[in-house]
Amino acid sequence: MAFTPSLNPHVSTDCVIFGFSQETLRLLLIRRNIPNRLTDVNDILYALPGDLVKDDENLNNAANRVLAELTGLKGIYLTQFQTFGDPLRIAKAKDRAWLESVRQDPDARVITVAYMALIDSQKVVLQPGSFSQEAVWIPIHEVPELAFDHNEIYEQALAALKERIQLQPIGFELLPEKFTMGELQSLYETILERDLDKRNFRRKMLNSGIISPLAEKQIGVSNKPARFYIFNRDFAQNNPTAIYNLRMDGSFTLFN
Amino acid sequence: MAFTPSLNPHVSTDCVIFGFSQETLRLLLIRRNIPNRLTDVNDILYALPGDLVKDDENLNNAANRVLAELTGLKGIYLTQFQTFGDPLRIAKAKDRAWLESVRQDPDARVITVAYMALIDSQKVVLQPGSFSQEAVWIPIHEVPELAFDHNEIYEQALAALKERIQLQPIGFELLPEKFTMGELQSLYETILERDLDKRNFRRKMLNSGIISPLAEKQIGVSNKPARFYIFNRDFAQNNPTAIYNLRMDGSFTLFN
DNA sequence: ACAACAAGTGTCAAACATACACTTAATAAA
DNA sequence: TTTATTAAGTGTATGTTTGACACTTGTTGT
Repeated sequence: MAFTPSLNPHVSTDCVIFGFSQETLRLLLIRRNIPNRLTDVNDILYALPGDLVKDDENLNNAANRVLAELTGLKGIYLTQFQTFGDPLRIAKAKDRAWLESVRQDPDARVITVAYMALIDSQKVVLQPGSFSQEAVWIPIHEVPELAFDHNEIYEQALAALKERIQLQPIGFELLPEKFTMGELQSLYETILERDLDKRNFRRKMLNSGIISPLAEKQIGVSNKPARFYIFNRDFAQNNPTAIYNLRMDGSFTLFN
Repeated sequence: MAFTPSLNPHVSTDCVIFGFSQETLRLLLIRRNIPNRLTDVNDILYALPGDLVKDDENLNNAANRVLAELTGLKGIYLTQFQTFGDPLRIAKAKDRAWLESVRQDPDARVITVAYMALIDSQKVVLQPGSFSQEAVWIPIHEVPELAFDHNEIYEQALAALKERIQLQPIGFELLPEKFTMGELQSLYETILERDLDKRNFRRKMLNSGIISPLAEKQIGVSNKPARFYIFNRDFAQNNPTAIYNLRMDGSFTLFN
């Protein structure tokens, strides 16, 4: 062969994008219309946002591009968590129908480098992107059947999130700049799927030094207004290899 | 194009294989002779063991194959930890010389799925494999310049090992079936690069339930003979999502 | 016999985790 | 304007874990 073969049809990134709103952890998915030759009515299939990696593009950039095209946001928390490469991962009939409608090489084997993104969903204004029909936030307990092996990828991402939120100060990425202690606790309770003690949670969070109180408080709420806090990003960056310890009911203890 | 392009030249696995002997953490590397047209004397370059993923092979199998070809061992602790895909990762001159001598498509871009293996180095009888000139155990503080981006991959693997050994009961994979408390402590001290208190270490390890004492003791040592212990593999498997907590001087505390 | 060596053992003080209930400040309803 | 509703905010006592610390034991070699 005299030509250099292209990486392009073989490596993709998929982004598992988590958001948190109304006490619910949500996943940002795209809806696809799948041509169905039998019924003439399009099937609908949800999928993780993703794209093939371009020939001159590195993996992180590809994932950031997918995220930016979909949400318009840059500088989002985005971390590679696992690569999926089963030879049969794109072999289901529905998936093939869709691939044939959009890919030059629908039969090429594709491995995918999966990323997990954590995003303040208030910041997102969904952009109808070139490769998506429509993007939607779906509560994680209502995630339907997804394309390819995307259900497995999402489940692995959720497991990784549960583990990491107990070890690293990443929960804040899902909240607005300013948040109340109640919002923060509710986030942890939602992700960990268990109740936490209010007083112990507050004590641990504050002792950890990872958040700072503001003077500002809620206004217009029909109960005692809650104080706002901010994530102490500098503190986290100055302790980059630190491991945190969120145990039963509490917040962070900095390990050595 | 009427043909289906092949994954084969584009995706590889590389294995960062750790072993522990003589109080030293070691890396299993392969030596390559690189043809040097200027001097006629071959250059020597060390590299992580790895290979291209075959068209019908999944990623874990590819990594296990590389490991088995090199060491003759199966069922080894082997875990995917990160994927590296910079477009220029194989572009160094020395690397290209070697690729040209062994690859059909030396110019094809390659991304690599990196695995970390932990191995009882006493079990290994190194097999002169088809793709390696020679395999050698190199103490981690003497790791030379490696091929491609393998230095970076190794450093990431070491960082992952340091982190994981404090959270999961994986240190035992580096020791023989039966080991003494001193050997176990020395392993932790080596990986964490700090001294641990003997009494506290012993207390934590025993309280955790992750190891069990045997009746058997050392023989032929010119000091008080140490008791042997075994890793309680069942216990670990029955608590698969548990997070362990190895802190300053000690061993494991099981989280909820 | 005794020297050398690593194994093996216990306690106390400080830090941390857990469990638990009432008061406060705002709006909404009566 | 009083009262109800709601979520925020606060302290303590008990049990557990951590961390610091030094001497005795059992084996081989001299």
